[in-house]
Amino acid sequence: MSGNSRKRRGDGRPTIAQVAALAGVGTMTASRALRTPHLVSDALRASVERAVEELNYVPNLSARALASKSSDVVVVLVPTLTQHIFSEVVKGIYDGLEGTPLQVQIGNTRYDAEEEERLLRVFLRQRPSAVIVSGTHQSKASRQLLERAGCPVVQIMDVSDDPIDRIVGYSHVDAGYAATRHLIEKGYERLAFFTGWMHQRAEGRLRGFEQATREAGIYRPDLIFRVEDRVSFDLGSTMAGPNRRFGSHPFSSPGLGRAMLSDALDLPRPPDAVFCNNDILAIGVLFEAHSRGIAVPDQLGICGFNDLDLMAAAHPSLSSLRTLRYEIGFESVQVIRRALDGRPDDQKIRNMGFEVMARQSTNRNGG
Amino acid sequence: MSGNSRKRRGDGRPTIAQVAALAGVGTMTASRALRTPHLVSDALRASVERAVEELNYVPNLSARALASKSSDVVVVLVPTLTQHIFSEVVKGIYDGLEGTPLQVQIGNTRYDAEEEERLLRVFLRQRPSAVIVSGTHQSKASRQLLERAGCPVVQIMDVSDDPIDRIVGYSHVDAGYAATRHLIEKGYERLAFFTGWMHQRAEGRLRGFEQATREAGIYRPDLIFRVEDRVSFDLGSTMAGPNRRFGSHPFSSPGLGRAMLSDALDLPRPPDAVFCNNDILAIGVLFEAHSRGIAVPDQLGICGFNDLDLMAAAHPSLSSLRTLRYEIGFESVQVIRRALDGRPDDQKIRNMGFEVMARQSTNRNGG
DNA sequence: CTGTTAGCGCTTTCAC
DNA sequence: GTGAAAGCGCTAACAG
Repeated sequence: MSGNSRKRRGDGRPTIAQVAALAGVGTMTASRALRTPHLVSDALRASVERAVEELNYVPNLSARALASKSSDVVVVLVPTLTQHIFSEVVKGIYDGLEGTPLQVQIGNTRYDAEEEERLLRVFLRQRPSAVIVSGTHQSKASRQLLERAGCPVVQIMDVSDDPIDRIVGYSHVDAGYAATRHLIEKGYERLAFFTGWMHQRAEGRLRGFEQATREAGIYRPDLIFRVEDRVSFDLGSTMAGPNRRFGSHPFSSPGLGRAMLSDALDLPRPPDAVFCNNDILAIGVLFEAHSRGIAVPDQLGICGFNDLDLMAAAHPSLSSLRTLRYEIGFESVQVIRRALDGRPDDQKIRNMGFEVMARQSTNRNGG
Repeated sequence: MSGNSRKRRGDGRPTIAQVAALAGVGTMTASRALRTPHLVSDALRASVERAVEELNYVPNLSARALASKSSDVVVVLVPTLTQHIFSEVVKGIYDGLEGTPLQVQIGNTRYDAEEEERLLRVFLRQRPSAVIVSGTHQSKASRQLLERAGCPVVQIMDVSDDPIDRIVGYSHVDAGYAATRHLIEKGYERLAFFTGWMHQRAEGRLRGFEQATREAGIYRPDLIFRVEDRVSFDLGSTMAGPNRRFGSHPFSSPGLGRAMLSDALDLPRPPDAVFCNNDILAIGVLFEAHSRGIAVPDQLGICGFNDLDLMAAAHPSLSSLRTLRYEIGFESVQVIRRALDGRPDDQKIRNMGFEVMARQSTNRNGG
């Protein structure tokens, strides 16, 4: 019986028109009372609020976005969700956005440029207010999509002299170089490099390692261990592509660290120090050393990368290169907010740097 | 000069009407060609696709959602983003959603019921297609919001006989009980319980521990170590509320595990085994034992909770209670998809269970 | 299989 | 400070 025309009907939920009617004001006033309360007289605002309460009114964001052409969505594309590194970045982003109306929307590219492109196409349909992507090696098409996105774009976790828009990150080559220098300065001479799956940024660290060892005249290609070379290591289901399904990544498994050290020690001239491309590998190396009774740092130096909490708490404590993941996430959002507010940015490129955390595991002569 | 009326203008981006015009078809045909290609003749579909290409058309999701009253958004509320446990859950959710048009939107409640309520209010404005919340202890208001959400709701990571809608999780009491039984069966008699910040589910585990130790007649309240009792432990910036800012959580810091073991060993009757409410604490305990030359498992048994990869790779390998985080995320999405497809669900409550992973750290008599 | 029409619920525009 | 009217871009509901 209820106006059963064949015309379309809403979903039955109260609209702002109903709120306005109940409050005895125009819809426009109701809308303003909700979005810009200070532009509305106290009395009207109060009655609108009462009506909202009574009807249990929930504004419809789609309608708002359509009418206002602004979505308040910040799209964030990360290569993995299960690595601590990126969850810290994401946390920095959320924290940086606190108090703004901006909503985060996360996509997982799985270290795959094509997937990134696909996700971009999907996410850009929302007409986001900003986009954050990881790394600087987007595909040509992705780059073009981002350039046309019509919103601020921030590339994070790396630096480049050719940003799409803005960049917040650090130099992986420099970081790899610094960590390696640290080992060299501590007196180690047979440096190994352990790495899992090599993505663009991991490659950068290796380049830094190679540069430092070459300069010191101690470069040993036979001491570079990549997961790809280790057919013997059972990655199990984790091998179904990077970052799929259960378990950890092929590039950050503690078991891989153990296996690699085991391999390295079989060499005629085994390493006296290992630079692990991530901390989890380093923990694995430490456990393997423990199990073999190898003294760390005297017989073997260990340095990780990223400096998870675990490193400082290990026994012996593990040296690492601290990267500023949370801060990068947080800062990238500040960059976006500035851009959205129309405040000019002095610099398009923010190099957040890093820090060598020297601990017991590389302190050969100390205690 | 360009039609500069004072009427509203779009944002300049091509609309489906322009695509249709260029393709020489009606807008409806263009719309169908994009959403349901099989319902459109090949020729028209091709010309629409060409027009899309040429204009660089990107559909506007707000308009679509408004017109179709369906947002394709799945809202996911988790208590923390930086704990491995939850990033694995989230990964399961993303993987389970693969191939559907559904988009994930994550909110971080910070283990705070009020924040959860606030986030719900905001997220529900999107008229989500489904909502996933963590735990079963929502506030009254949150519960009401969810009941009125008009979409499937899944509570995850716990079970309850009074679900809002559906539940996918496991019993924390049972899990705590099982882990404790394992220690008892291995012959340990002075069982300690180490825990960081206690949230609802962590409490459940403690109840299981208490029940098992009571039944065995070995309950020792002095061996229950909570982070709250340890004023001495410097949580630093992590104490600014759970899950804020830099660093790890007060409930999952390896340093905390070390400090707690240190405390416990000062007791006149120190524990001979420790059940850690999370794996990171357990790793810390292991390192502290190492540094003191305490033999694990002979002098000290260690059991963690969740079974991160690290546990199996440690030396000695660490026992833990394996929980199915990824699977819970994945399954919760299957539940949602079923509900959205109108397929009836045989059971509202899915108990995913857990598994005791017995390893060296609790194998007192073995090797 | 294709097209026309009438909204979806909100906000911009502009006049009061 | 307030409100009426006119869309925003798309799709449900028809009819052909």
